[in-house]
Amino acid sequence: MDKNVNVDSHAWIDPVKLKRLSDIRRKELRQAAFAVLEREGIAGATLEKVAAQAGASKGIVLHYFRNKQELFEHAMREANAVLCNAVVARLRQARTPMERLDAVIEGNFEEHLFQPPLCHAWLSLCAEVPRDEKLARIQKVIHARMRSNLLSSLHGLASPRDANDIALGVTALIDGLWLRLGLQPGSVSREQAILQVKNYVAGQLARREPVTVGA
Amino acid sequence: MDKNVNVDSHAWIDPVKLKRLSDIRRKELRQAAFAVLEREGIAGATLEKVAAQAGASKGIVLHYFRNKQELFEHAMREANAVLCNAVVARLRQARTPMERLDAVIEGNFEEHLFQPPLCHAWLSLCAEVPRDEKLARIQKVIHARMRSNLLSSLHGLASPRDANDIALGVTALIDGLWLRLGLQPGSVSREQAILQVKNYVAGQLARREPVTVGA
DNA sequence: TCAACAATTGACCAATGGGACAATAAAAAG
DNA sequence: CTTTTTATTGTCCCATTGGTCAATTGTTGA
Repeated sequence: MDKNVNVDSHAWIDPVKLKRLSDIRRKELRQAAFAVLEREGIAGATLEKVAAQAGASKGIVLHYFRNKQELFEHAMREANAVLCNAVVARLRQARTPMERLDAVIEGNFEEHLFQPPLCHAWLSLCAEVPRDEKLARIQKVIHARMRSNLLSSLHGLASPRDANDIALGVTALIDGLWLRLGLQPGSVSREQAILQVKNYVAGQLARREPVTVGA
Repeated sequence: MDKNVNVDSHAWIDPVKLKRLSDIRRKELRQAAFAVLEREGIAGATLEKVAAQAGASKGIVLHYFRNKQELFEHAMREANAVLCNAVVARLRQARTPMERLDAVIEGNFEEHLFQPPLCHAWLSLCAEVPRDEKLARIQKVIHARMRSNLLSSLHGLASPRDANDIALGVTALIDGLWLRLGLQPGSVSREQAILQVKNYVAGQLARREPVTVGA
């Protein structure tokens, strides 16, 4: 457990919350699992590889997680938390509804997150959602929060009916742009992606509000 | 090979092109592979299951396909062909650029195709793209054609620069809506999806063309 | 210092995987 | 009716996998 330990740039360890050694190990293993997922995909992700990635033995993995499924479920939660934090951080600095909207959008394409490997792992996890109840629930929660964030901003900018539609469009568009990144790395830049979504929002807001007050 | 033969609704067999028995077998196996993918995902898709699905023995699968990889690469081609045909069929009946645009959009959400199982299989395949050169190429071709179809329609409706942007947006939005369907079946209806994309296009076209001629 | 406990390992196991192959059945060709 | 391909099966092999477990090695607190 020396040189093989994977330390993502966003893998800072809060010395306060991680009192227990076991918690540290668990976090290490979750991250190792995710790293393996990035490289090998769900089909190639084996307990042994995860152990190796964490610089430990296979036994230890099953000591901290009941089984493979549970391990990867926690890996998904971990990854989601990171993504979510990026959005929340930006959200805290936003004042107007429009700023909050941009916060969500830009947070979803954070420089160090909007990267092919992360996307590949994410894709693999998503591909298993239909066969893993827990993964499905996590996914559902993630989407619900995203949606909620969007709606709270949009309610100040459009009718509830329109806000709903636009929120769906934004989430779909974001997911679609991530997918593009995963399928053809380099085909979408962070800036392009952000612009796309912002343009979409602008287009929809203009289209749906039939001249509210006029300039 | 009697009752277990899977015959998708879209699995019509052209008696002209499929002279050779081997071609029939290959097509059966490709479709069986895809069916297994729908149920089990890439991680659970095994040669034995594919064989069972086709009502044959494992040996026969490897008789027609060099190895597992090749089998699933052909499965992806097959699925793509189906999707593509749906679009092409509609495209043939379209006259104006706008009609062509709608053809692409509606073709991508064809009733009997826009279904969770198909999406799940598709997702599993996409998740493997980063580790399979061939899959990546197929994926690239698919996207290129889609893009080309969109651009040929859009060139009559927007500047080349804008057309590019809009084409990217449309593909991403379509993919994103499919993803939603896969992650939360029932959360997006075919009609909703189509409306979303059409609204997007309308919003963008209105936004980008600063009053070309005026009504 | 020593007992209690947590962490960690490595050996082990049964099941399953992909793939090779020889043997057999079925067709086609002559 | 042979001969020659082609289709198909079942068996065998070996590597791998998820998971269990007993044994070992720290750690810690009394």
